[in-house]
Amino acid sequence: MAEKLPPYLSSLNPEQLAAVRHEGGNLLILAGAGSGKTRVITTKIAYLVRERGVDPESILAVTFTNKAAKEMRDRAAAIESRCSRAVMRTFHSFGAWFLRRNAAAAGLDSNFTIYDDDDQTTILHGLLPQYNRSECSRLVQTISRAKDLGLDPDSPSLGTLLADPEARRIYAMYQEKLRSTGNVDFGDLIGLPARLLARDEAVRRRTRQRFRVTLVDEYQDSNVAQFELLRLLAGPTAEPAAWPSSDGEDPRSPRPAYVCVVGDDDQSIYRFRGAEVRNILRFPELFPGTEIVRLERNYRSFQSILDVAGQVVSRNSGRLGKKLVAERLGGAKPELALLDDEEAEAAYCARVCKERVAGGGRWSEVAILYRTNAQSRTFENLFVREKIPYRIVGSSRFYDREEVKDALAYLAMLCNPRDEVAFKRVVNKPARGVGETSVELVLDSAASLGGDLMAASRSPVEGLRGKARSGLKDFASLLGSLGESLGGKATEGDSLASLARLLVEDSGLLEYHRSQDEVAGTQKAANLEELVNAASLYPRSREGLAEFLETIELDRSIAGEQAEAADAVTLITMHNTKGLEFPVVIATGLEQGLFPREEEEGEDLEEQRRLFYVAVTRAKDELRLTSCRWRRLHGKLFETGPSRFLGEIDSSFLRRSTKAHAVAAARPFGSGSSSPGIRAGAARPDSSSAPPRESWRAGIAVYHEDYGAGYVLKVSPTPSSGPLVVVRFETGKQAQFFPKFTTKLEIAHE
DNA sequence: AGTGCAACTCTTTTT
DNA sequence: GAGTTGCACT
Repeated sequence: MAEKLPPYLSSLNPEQLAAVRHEGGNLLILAGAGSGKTRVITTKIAYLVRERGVDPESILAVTFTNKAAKEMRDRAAAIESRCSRAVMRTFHSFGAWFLRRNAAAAGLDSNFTIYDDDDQTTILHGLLPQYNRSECSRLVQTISRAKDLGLDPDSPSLGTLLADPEARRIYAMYQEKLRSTGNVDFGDLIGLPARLLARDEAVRRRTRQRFRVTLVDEYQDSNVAQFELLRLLAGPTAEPAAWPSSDGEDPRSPRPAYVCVVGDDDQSIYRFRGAEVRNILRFPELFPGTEIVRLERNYRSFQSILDVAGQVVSRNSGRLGKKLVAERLGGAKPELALLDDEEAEAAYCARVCKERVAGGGRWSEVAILYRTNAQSRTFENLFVREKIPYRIVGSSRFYDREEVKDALAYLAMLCNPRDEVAFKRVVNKPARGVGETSVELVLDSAASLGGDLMAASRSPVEGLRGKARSGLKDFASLLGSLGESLGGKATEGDSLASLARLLVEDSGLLEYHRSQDEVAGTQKAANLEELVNAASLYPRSREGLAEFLETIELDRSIAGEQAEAADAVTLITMHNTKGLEFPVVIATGLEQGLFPREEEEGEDLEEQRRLFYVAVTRAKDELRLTSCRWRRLHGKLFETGPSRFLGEIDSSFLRRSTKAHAVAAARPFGSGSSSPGIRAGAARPDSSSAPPRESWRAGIAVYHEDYGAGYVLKVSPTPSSGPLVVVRFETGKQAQFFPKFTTKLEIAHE
């Protein structure tokens, strides 16, 4: 007997519906690629609010990316508008939110600064001047991994991670520095809330009373520290939390929250950042009463594509086990193209793109996936020449640029006068004669003022004379006037951009970079303008400034970048494709030594198989794999063998590209042991694998280094100089060349 | 203090 | 091959 369901539920399949309506104990949703995971989680939130009368404010939903959090918010609110009152954030953004609301209990000011890797390195470098910056950067990495594992400097098990007892001392020093200045790093955004919850009964009770339902998306990418935080948020569980609570569990505290985690153990690809697959593998054991719902129906890809993905990932041990079944049966066999080198690979991809468009498709339907960012260049070079529109997806690093960080440091000082990293960064930028020695004096002076560096800069610092003294005064008055502008009455339509503009102009940063740009050919001034522009989205107020800074600290994607409207081919790393889908996917560089890397084995190799699985399952209609015989790495040419992953796929599941080079296609491949890895220094044979001789004839497309793209109008033979080629360029220019004597003119491939 | 050149190091990187 | 870092020079 079919029950009457509202439309937003009736379109779900039975497993999805079960996951949405499940209640009682905890729930683990094992959601295969393309199984409608986001739909289930957002529908579940809406269902709880609408059908089960759950107060949206008592729902906490955490994700790993800002983009995912935004999508979750939008989609849940689209079903049920009240959902927008639920707390839907990334893990880190939730941590920051929680700490600012419980700042006093956590021993922080509510306006604390969140330091990124670069800032962390600066802190450590300040503490350990005998180490150079890159050594400090390595140490910071290790400290961050320790934090991912939820380990304090005094945790007994820290020794396994930090063999050197000195490292433990450094970690402790670093941590002490953060605490004494009242600021945090990314790891603290997870660790400090967990410790606070473990230690403070009142905070714990309040928090647990508020959040009755906790959902975690992409749970397979959580680390140990995040797992501990989740456990402390949810309430009593199988094992005691890692940190001793002062008073044990209060029997009067509310019953544990309902915890629902969603993930796919086969898509765990961030181990190198501390993600712990075992969190998902052991979830049922650690959250007692857990039920598991498997979403194994794939709505995205043809079965032929899933077969390839499944064959590789099924070689992994330690999986929860899940068989993905395509709703879309059939589909063409994925194509494997064995090519000579990167140029041939790029040309192959260009051809696929053009054929798609020629067949009525759009550029944006094709995605080219690679293992490392460096691989994008060959594609870019060719696509520019061939006029194939493309976009590169990845972090823009805009907010990592020196000039942008400088401007932001001024703003950070306004928001938090105890931000030592920001102070050191800009107190003498542009140069004001405040050198290292003077900075130390100011820091000492600030120590007696509760760490207030603004106050210390204003008051006369003992021992400072002459230029250092007047320079510091200038710095203080600049910040003072900026602060006044911030505190002053904002007029209608006035945004934070006016403050940012005042800053870049009055500090002299803009002028300095304008002149530098002319000499160095950089565009730093433009970047500062861009920053001013980004600030225009926020109101000119203390709150607006704080929000602007936190958004940048937690979300490095550039505002407005989400414009995906343009019709362009996507160039993207395999890691970055998680959660995305494309009609056509070309997974490139399937070579032993590159993907996987030569030395990878065990857990690392399994993670690479999962990455392959992620990459391949992005494809909806068409999947292509490429493998090159020659690969340039770090500027050197290597002869490679096909990826062992190709050998793990039954050859009947793939079709060889007929257009791939005959010699390359003839080379054998099989299981990893027999296939050669990258061999350095092998000489390139000239006859067998060199591209065929190019021929000049009228009508073909050409590219000239100086004049750009064009086509050949006419070719006339000459007795001794080879052909004379007359070219018409797109600029309208017409010129003739002897290809024999110039390298600037070449045939545009395909 | 600011610039210039040689040496080094390279995966992935949601936060 | 390219970007960054560190040291040395002025």
